[in-house]
Amino acid sequence: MRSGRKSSSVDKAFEIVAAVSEAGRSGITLGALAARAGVAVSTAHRYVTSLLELRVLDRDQAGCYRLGVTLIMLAGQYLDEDGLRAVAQPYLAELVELSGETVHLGVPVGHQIVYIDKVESAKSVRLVSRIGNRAPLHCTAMGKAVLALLDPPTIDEVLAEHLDLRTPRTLTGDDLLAELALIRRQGFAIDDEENEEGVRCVGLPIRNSAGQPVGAFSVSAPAGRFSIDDCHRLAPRALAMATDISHRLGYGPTVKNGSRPI
Amino acid sequence: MRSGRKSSSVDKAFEIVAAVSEAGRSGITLGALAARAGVAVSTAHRYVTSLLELRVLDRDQAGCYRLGVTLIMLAGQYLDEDGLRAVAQPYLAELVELSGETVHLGVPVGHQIVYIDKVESAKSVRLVSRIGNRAPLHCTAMGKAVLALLDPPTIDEVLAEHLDLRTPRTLTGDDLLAELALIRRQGFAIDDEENEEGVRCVGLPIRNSAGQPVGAFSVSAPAGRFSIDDCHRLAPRALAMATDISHRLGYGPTVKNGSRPI
DNA sequence: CTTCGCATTCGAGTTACTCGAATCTATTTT
DNA sequence: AAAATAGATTCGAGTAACTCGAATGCGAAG
Repeated sequence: MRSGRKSSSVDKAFEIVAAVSEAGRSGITLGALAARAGVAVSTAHRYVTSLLELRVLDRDQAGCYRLGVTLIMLAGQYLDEDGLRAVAQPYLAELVELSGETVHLGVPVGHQIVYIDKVESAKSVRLVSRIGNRAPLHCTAMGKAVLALLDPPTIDEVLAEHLDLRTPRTLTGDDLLAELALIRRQGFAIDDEENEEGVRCVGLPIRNSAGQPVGAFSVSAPAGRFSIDDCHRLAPRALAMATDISHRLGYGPTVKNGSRPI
Repeated sequence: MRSGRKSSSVDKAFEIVAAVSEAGRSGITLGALAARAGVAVSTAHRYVTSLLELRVLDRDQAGCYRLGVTLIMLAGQYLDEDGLRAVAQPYLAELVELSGETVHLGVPVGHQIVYIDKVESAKSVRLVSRIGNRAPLHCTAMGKAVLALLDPPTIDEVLAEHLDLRTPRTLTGDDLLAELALIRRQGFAIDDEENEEGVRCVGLPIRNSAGQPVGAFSVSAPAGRFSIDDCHRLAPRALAMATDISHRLGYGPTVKNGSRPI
């Protein structure tokens, strides 16, 4: 009767939510949901009943399950409260002014980067991107900036995975390892059409008080008007911003009563 | 040992998430969380352990609980999949072209409207608004457009609540009831600085196949450059769009094999 | 009309949750 | 520097609430 240290009900409920999320546009039936989450149909039904009432899930006219609006409300709240986002905002706006291009803010989750903010330039040929979307660590500017600062075992773990070759320029293996060393020296990362053809980015890491990379931001633009040289020209000022943001989060010389975020 | 029809664990877990959400910027301690959710501290701790692992919650450096990035990922997924949003998008973009002002899309949740999309005009004096935010039904253009089409008992229910007087122009009681009748005749709603001083909006309802208002969109602009007359001039074209969107969602003459959303 | 798939209900069995108290840890006070 | 305080975490007993498979209900398809 040893009590575990976490709640299996909660785990399974979110397993169900994840399953619905992965199902995508077509939705998913109760039976499929139960199979995917590894519980009996009746159990899934019970959870789903609660989740529907909470509007974490919805049902479409065909009776299939979809994600619900509660998630939007919670996400909106998260964005309002997020310290990193609040600290970074003014810098991102300034960087958009400076570069005239779109700037993103992201945080690492697992072996991916999740976009949590975007500031668009007026002239932007709309690059597809949306808050909440995820991108790999190994082939994006934000991802590589973060990856370079992770501890060696974690880096090895990521390198050992199957790394998607998104474009002909995507780096893997020793090339990627060398790139990460370069990034550590430079302090910033360049994505030279490694994630998407025709898109070039500069990415900077943000560290917390423990020195861990807790986020990153990047400037993205069509390769045609954003050369490698442009990237290098922009980098020093962006790096100064990254350092500033990290300091505000407590990284570096530990100052008692340092300016608190918010 | 009668099995209930829903899962109390799931309910309580989301009670905890809601408590964290309401706590806002300051975060919330485990003890406060337990009290707010009505469970023992150790129970709350167990749930929280799972929620942290799932990154539905996070802890700040002070040890207080905050919302986590998983919510952003799920919300992003929801936005990608949402049928209403997909159908409405091109219309909203056209409406921005037409009006030169900011357009919002929302859905009713409880007695509020939740913003699920926003298309901004280039010239916009940035009106504060964000996806995931909520607004009351009684004093916004989207809210009144939806409210007018709800069934009478529900309308009474909303009218009977304490309706916040957001500005001197906010309508309540019989004035609001008369306004709703007008909105039903016109097909659209005008928010004449009833929610926020200096902001005027036109709102249109979107109906599903059962005729229920499942969403709304609105054009918002500073009152100085968006007169009541402007609202009325814009309304017919916006109304045509609203009707179109509703039809695509199945409202009105049921056409077999009608053009499917997505 | 029959068949099929899926949603929902039901009841037995037992896992996994709930609670209060004890312990540990970090921060604040004297 | 030591003590006091507040909160986080662990622990163990007891049982409420969950899990499962089978039976039933419902609607769509053949």
